[in-house]
Amino acid sequence: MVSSKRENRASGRVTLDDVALAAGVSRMTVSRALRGDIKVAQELVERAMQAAERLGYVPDPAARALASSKSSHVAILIPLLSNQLFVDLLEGAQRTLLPAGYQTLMGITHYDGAEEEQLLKGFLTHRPAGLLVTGAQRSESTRQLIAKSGIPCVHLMETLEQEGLYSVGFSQRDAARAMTQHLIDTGRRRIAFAAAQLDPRTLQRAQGYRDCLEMAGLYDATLEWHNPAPSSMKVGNTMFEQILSVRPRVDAIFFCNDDLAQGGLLAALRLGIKVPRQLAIAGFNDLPGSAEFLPSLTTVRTPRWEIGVRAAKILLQLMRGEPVAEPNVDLGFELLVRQSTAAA
Amino acid sequence: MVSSKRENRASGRVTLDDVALAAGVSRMTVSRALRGDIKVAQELVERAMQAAERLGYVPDPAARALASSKSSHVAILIPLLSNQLFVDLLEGAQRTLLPAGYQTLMGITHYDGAEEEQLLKGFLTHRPAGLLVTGAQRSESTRQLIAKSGIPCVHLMETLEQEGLYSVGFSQRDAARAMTQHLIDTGRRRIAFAAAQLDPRTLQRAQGYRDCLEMAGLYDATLEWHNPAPSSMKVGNTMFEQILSVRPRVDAIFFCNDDLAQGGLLAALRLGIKVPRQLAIAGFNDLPGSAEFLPSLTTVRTPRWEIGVRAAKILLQLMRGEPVAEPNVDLGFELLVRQSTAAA
DNA sequence: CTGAAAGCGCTTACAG
DNA sequence: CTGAAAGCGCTTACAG
Repeated sequence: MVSSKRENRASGRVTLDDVALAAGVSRMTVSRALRGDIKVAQELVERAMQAAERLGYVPDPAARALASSKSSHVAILIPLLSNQLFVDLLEGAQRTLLPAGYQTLMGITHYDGAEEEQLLKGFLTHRPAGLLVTGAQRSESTRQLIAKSGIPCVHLMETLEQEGLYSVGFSQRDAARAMTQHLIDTGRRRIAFAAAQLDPRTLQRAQGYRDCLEMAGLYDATLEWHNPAPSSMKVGNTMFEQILSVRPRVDAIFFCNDDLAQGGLLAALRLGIKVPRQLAIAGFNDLPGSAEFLPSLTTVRTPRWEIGVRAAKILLQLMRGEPVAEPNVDLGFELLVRQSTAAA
Repeated sequence: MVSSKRENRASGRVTLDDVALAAGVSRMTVSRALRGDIKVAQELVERAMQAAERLGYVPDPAARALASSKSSHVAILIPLLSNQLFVDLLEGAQRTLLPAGYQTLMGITHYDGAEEEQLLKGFLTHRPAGLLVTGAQRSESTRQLIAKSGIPCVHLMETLEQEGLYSVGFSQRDAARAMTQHLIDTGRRRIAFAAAQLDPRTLQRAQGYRDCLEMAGLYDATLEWHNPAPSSMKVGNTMFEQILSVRPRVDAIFFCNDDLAQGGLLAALRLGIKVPRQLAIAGFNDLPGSAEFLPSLTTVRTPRWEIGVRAAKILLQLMRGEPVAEPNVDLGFELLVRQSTAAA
């Protein structure tokens, strides 16, 4: 018999004991029934669920976390929220995790390894059930922190090969290669690469650009422009002007992100440089506005929303201890050819 | 004497008992000392803190939440993350709350009252210590949910008058009025208003636009365009073309958000309409890119980052039970006059 | 000011 | 398959 105490510290909440009393079974049976534990008689499961429903029982996450050493939180670490890319990633993940009963704890690293580690440490005290992190590059100590925690972790945005790691992304390098090839195919020869932020994925794109031009015998290291500032229309605007002033005969600029490219298009407009006639401009990520720009911007559509969803699904399997069929998922990309790279 | 048990269920974590043992005091004294409770002898506070530091003690949020009926979470409800506005709001709040030991739980409502209520209910099961919500407009049941929870709550983005409510924002209406007046002052007479999303704050801006034009005897209801679609460059592009085709003699368009206005500028470019000569264009919020546009976009700088910070500070006071000097804070706005509205 | 006891609402680990 | 006991790591409420 379960006593229904209502003493001074009771929170007024409907508890497992209340449900057990109403269902005429033990607290443990209700606990197991509600979590879908297999070893409960069908009849008792129904009685428990009905009683829970009737009383409006909602499990207490804190009590559950304390008892099981595992919270209903999933921590997600992303560099920024000012790039729509990561907003989509987050939305996709959240939309998948929330219905499964997991709350998202979001940490913004600002592309800073130390900040990432700090955030991670804070999250770990909450004993999250799962971890979602951006990319694979991080300090050894951060890597250890993740590994030693034993908490399931899925890497976002890149495709990894390493045994025992999980990832969902696409090949940044291949995508950049495809774009560069497109520029060559449409007759461009002096193709510049303009990168900002210089995070690992940007550098992978730079590598793809290089690969492709070297293969074609067109690579010229002086056409590669790297700016450590955060990516923005403003920086793209500046870089365009800079590149053109130093290398006026460039006939294409491949910006590593659409906001840079949009800034570049505005600079071209301002300087009276005809795009695509005199110069082709390409971007990356297909951000809002790129289809409406003048000229419309050729870019690479990246499946970041889908990455968030798929990574969350894999994480759900890991958190439930289910086997994961495909630990490293490549979701590909799509070249979107628009006006800004039409053949000259 | 406290026993230091290490049985089968121990999590391996350093607990309050470990610290108490090391410091030679009771668990309660350590608990009080670490939380900065006043009624502890200075010497014991120091011993407790040193022991905690030495052992690397980190409080368990779940245990704390369970015992105190109050978690270390702050729930923040915002409409979208695809508008930089809300990203800034969130960043400001998070940057203030995190160092104070609070984790943010973010919910995206998509401007949907039912979704907001659903999210709120989910958050409430976590017994958050505080609540941050966007605007004041919501269903009676949602309002009740907040009130009955007894959890401190601060409203973002608007200035409220109501007794007992807390808010940080600015007058959307005054800001729109100021922009409209600027357009009148620079010689415009047939001033259109183009709104999307139609959320409460957008409608407040519409009201400010109306006020100002009526006062000037220039109001023409057929120049007010409302589109329920989410705000985007694409929608702005379309609305511009629409307005111009129906009312070709319009001499200014005030878009309720910068992304719309940027889309409008691109449409003008495409249609060969000279801005600001033939038509002035104004936006709202000073989003990334507006200063770089061609022509650069006249807009209203809104202090959303500061709103996030200030609201979080007020919430911290409320959560600590401290008095709040100014429950309703108006952080103002700034008219940014740029090229797109230069006198014709 | 300090501490022993009890309790927060669950789950683990064990018996049956 | 079911349940009584113990415990997760804290804080509340009460004594002293």
